[in-house]
Amino acid sequence: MMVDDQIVFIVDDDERIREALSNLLASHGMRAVVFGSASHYISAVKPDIPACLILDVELPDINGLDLQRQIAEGDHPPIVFITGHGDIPSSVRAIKHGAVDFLTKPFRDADLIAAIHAAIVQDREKRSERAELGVLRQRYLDLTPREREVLPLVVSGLLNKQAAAKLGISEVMLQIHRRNVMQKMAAASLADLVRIAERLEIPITHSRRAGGSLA
Amino acid sequence: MMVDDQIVFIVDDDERIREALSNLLASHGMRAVVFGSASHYISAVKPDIPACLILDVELPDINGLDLQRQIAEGDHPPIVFITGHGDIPSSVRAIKHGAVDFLTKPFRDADLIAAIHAAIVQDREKRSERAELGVLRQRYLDLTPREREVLPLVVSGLLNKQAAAKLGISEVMLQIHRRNVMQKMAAASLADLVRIAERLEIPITHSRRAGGSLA
DNA sequence: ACGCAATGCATGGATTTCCATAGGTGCGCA
DNA sequence: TGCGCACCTATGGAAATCCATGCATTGCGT
Repeated sequence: MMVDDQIVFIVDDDERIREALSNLLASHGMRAVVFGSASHYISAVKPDIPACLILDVELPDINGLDLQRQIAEGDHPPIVFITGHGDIPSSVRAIKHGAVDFLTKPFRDADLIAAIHAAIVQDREKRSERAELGVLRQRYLDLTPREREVLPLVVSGLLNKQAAAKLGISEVMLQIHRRNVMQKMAAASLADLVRIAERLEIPITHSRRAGGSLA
Repeated sequence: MMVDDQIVFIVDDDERIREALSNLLASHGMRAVVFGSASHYISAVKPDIPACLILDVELPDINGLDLQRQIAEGDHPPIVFITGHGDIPSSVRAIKHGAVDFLTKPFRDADLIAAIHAAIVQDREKRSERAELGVLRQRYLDLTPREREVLPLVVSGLLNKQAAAKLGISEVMLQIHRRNVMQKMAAASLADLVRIAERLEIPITHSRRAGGSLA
């Protein structure tokens, strides 16, 4: 059976390698899409599902490691490098920058398959994490400017009274903002809101007594 | 000037290498301690300050990579591997397991020095993080069994009333426990306590409406 | 011109939290 | 045996939070 909720991208300039890898993956029930160069990969429209990128280091247009750096900014699938003429500095750099593995040809099929599985598992987790964060960020965008001012004060542990004073508004008004924030952020409790704020990396302004002074 | 609040451990079986590295580090104002084998390094009493371990992969008693795995459990300084006969799989494994760098002889002095600096900076941060966590953990140990039951309920966002019901005690008693927890954990506010609990990885039991349902 | 969203204020009551005081039980250790 | 500690309860008042109702101003887009 062909697993359909995940995919493997293969970027290699050698037609025979592409063919061989395609067959290997197919025999393991995995869907693969091949590209002959980095630019083809970049410009292609890729499905938005858990994936893995098998990347040859030596490509005609862009070096595999450079491609890795280029796509490092945005969201991209974990990379498994393969190479015919690898050197240690390259492998070190690749792994340091997050590559899942760095295999030298010839490699054992089992090693590649294992690396791909690890990569896809990793991508699944990363994507689910991203999705959750995305929801939170979207909710944060729904806040009004004032509410965005209230949030950090509240999660800093200030009393409503103190937070209101900081903003120069009445305590009642702050309570309303606070309540709206809780609702829009879908926080079940203050504790919840604090954890959400943590994930959104909202800075704490000036805790009632700075964050666990550790004294 | 010799920097005295940090140190570099060198483990290499070649006397000349040890000598050369010692001199190199000395010329950069860094204190170094050399060992001729892994077991010597392991059994040595090492100062508890920011450090870096320069580790030869090929050692007479234990393989450098195996040593890395052995000490992976506990706290140990970041490792910079050096080797005369390195291979790619070794380098990949080393970096995957957290090594800062993997240099093949001959390497440029500047590369080693750069790696050492990076390693020590990393160790500094790791140590400071560990120290903070250590303080929190110590405080947690000061809690009584009951207080340790109260903490997760409180940071889950339950009302005192609800938490008290869960424990089958009166609301007043729970308030007292809660208060003691706040004091012992040195939390300035509930928000603070939530963040502290996060760092201690205290599980949330059953939020008033499960943790940001993300619906 | 009108509606709507955002911001603001006030009052009042129900609920919850915070804190202090007073007291009781059981357990371990000097 | 006596002391301390953890644990439990009850009462009562002060402070803070939660919530609803009612209303005013500003600014933006239709």
